[in-house]
Amino acid sequence: MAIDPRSDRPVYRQLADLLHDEISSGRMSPDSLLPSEAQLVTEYRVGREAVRQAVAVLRAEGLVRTERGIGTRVRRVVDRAPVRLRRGDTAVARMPSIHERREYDLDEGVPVIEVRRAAGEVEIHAGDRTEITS
Amino acid sequence: MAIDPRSDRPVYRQLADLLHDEISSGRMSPDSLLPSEAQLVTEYRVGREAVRQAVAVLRAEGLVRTERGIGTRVRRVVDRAPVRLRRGDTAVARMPSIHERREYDLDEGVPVIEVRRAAGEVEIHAGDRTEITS
DNA sequence: GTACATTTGTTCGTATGTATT
DNA sequence: TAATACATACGAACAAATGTA
Repeated sequence: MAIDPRSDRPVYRQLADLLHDEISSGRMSPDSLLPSEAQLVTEYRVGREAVRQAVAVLRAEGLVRTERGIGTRVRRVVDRAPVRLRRGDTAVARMPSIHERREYDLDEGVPVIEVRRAAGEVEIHAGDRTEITS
Repeated sequence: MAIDPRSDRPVYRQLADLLHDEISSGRMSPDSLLPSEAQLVTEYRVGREAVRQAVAVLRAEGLVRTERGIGTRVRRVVDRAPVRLRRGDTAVARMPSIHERREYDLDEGVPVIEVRRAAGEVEIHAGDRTEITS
């Protein structure tokens, strides 16, 4: 079951799937720490590179958040503030640049919603804390 | 001006900024190929690891798209189909899982828009080809 | 159709730096 | 201070996909 290095599926993807399942199944709860890189290396008998790539996949999916010196935690789901679209307004979703990520304090794997008001103004909203309504 | 390995800014971020600028300034046009990893390595005197991380940053931002055996191209901006939100509908933006990425044929760095209709149905729309309207 | 060159992907090894506990 | 944990960076080797001669 665990991980088959001879599979055609890359090791890091197999590991990402396993961890993804641990999280989405609820066996790992929000805010809880994933095993450390070193632990994953020994537990699954894979290289550190594979571990880091697997965790990077989860980060890009917005599933976890990594803090240096601490570890990787399951991201908590927060309440979403409604943003109302009026007639003539439009909204698109896109990924922020690294600089926008810092500016708006966004985790990796979190998109932004760009609202263009009919009047012309543009608003940026954090994708994980926003819900568009009509 | 190029890249300073002794800077406190990581090499791969400096390189990502340079490439980001090449693209957003228009000096690199859509569909055009970035220099190959090997070329970037020799051109900027950095390791392949730094080059790959820099390109990974651009991919995560949805700025470029990498094809194995070919190279990395600047992503083209495509037309967006409008999706109308009616009263009682809500929409959120999030990153897709790897499996959804395949299912909906999404590039890396492209979010999905999840529309929940008042009636209860859920629709998934590609973030780079969709525009929400009221 | 084959063979080869090019390009990105995967994996391992090694070393050093930085943040937190 | 020391231990733990993640980040950055270089090098190396081989695999896999693509395009071309």
